[in-house]
Amino acid sequence: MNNLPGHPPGRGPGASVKITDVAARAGVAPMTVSRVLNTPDRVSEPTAARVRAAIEELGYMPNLIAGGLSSRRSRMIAAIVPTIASPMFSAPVQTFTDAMEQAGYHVMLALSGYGAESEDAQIRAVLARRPDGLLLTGAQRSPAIRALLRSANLPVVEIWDTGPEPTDILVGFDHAEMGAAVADFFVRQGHTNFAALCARDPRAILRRQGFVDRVAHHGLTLVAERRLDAPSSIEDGRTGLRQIVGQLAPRTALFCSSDLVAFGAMTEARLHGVNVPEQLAICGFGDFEVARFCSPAITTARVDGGAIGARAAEALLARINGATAESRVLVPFEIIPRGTT
Amino acid sequence: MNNLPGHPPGRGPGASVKITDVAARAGVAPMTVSRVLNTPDRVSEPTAARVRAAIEELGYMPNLIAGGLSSRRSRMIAAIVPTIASPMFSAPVQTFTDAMEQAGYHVMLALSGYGAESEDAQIRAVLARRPDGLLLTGAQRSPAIRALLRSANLPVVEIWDTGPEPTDILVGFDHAEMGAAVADFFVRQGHTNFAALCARDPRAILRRQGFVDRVAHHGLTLVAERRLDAPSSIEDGRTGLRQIVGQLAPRTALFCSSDLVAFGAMTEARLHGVNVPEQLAICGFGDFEVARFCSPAITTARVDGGAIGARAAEALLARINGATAESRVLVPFEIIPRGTT
DNA sequence: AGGGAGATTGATATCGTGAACAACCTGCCG
DNA sequence: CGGCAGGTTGTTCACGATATCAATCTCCCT
Repeated sequence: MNNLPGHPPGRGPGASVKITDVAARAGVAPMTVSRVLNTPDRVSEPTAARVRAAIEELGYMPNLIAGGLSSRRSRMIAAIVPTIASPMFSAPVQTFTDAMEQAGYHVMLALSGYGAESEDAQIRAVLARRPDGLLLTGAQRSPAIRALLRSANLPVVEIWDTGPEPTDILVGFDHAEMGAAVADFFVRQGHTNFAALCARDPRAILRRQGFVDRVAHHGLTLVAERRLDAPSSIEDGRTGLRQIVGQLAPRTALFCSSDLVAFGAMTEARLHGVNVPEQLAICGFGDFEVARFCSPAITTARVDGGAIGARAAEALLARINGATAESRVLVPFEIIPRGTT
Repeated sequence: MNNLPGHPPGRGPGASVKITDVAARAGVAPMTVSRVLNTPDRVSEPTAARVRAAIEELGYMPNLIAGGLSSRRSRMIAAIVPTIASPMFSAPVQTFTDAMEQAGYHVMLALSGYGAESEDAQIRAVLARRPDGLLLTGAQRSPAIRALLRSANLPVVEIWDTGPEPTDILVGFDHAEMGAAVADFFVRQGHTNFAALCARDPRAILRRQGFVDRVAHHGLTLVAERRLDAPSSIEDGRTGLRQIVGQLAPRTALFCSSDLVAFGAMTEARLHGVNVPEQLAICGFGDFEVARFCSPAITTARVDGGAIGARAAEALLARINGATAESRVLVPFEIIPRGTT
């Protein structure tokens, strides 16, 4: 009586058909409409059909804000990553979002850049929306933030890293170990001169450290090195190589913190008349498309970023649904020898 | 009295300090706490200080779900793009999200893949969260969805495309025009033989059509062409070129629907002994990093994806704030001649 | 001193839904 | 035929905040 279908009572005209309107139209209680939408098994078929018809006729669209307030479940997950301009993060975010949507959750995306205090602020901000779960990048958090996360009492999954004390769930791998594996790989190929182009990204720094330590462990040293800004790009790889090309030994093995850097380094090396792989062997990280399909294809330390997102979604959903999910998922990495070594 | 700071009444223990708790602690009404947070100008400084202290002491975190229900403003924007695995969309999403966060909004990300019905479903799903605005990709919508969007009564910005009847705001450019510009560019360089590698993406198809039409308008024709799946990749460019390499004229100009395709085509062409640009001139689209920094750098039709996201955010915020924002923002494109032409 | 404008604070009424419990109805069993 | 179990539907209230209007209080001017 109060609200004709097209003349809602709210401020602007529009989709303000509410559950009570549907209920009135179908001749049932609002709660019954809610049940048709959320727990259809608990409604008799004839009633459900009438309700569905009313929903259709009125163009009713449930208000998940109200539902979330009432049920204290937002059906929303917040994801905080430094950037999605790099495949390193766009890949897991893509698969994670896909998987969560499949399960009826939406993903709120927040970008933290590469500053810790910015991430802290983002965490506080998204918690105000009461997400049902949280995806974070990396495993290094301040005690204050850890306490905040614990008191928020929601499942948290941290990706791309590993560490002694995860906040909750962890999906990643040991970066230092991977760096060491690359060093071993080079040594096995008979290399004795090493160089590195490494971004100032917390995890890239761990990989580099693992690489450098293992090189030292073999009694060998770096002949050249350069740090790059994060997130690092093809251009950084090119300028980085340009700066160290004079210091390279006749046969040097170059460790790069990402495939983009590796691709840039390879491109620049050739322009300087340095043959790849004869004079300069290169290993990247990430198995990005460009590394796989350029020529020669770039040897890389591969971790499936998409798989990380998928496993993170699995673990988070399991935890949300009360299952006792694994709290530490180690994803495998492997070195894929290709044309640059 | 009821709720000691650490012992909230809700289900799980945790951040269930609410605005009434803060109010009690500060000796004010809940409404005053709300004002301290939302309209601090309307509270006297001594009172505000007491409230801020109470917030600090109790670790109060506002519940934006409840606030959103009450104020009918979610402070949230939904963004629906086909994928973020391609820089074509990750770039605008990145800048858009950054800009919206700056303005106090969060961005809910939904991935629609390349199916229209999937996008329709996503639109319905996100509208249930009552976003304050919507970012969509492309300008082709069914009448039903357009009606739904209009009835939802929120600002909508469509990016990456242009058309006669935008739903609301539009930030993009004319793809057919761009395709034609590439044809003109090639013709000006004296080319008479053309080829195309084009993804089955709605906008790539428009660009191709513009290219083909303009080629025909010059009285010339394509000697070879291949369609690729969307989203297309470097690999698609390589396999695509492999399939047409036998049909190429001694001097052919190749139109590619993206820089990734162009890079793949260039890589594959060289492996087949086809010189770039002498025997095969190539023009890509998007000005991706790989095109800029590979060697030779790839001639491309450039549109600043990041700028699209930024302009979209501007326009949406203006509309939200009641300003009479422009409803059609045309972003410029330009052909950047580099080493492949 | 009276009074009105403007600043500050409070009380009340929703916002639209789902949880919890109550009521009813049906059918079957003893 | 009474009563109980199980399925179905309804009633009531709380979720946590903000919009709105009312009530003070202050200050200043005539």
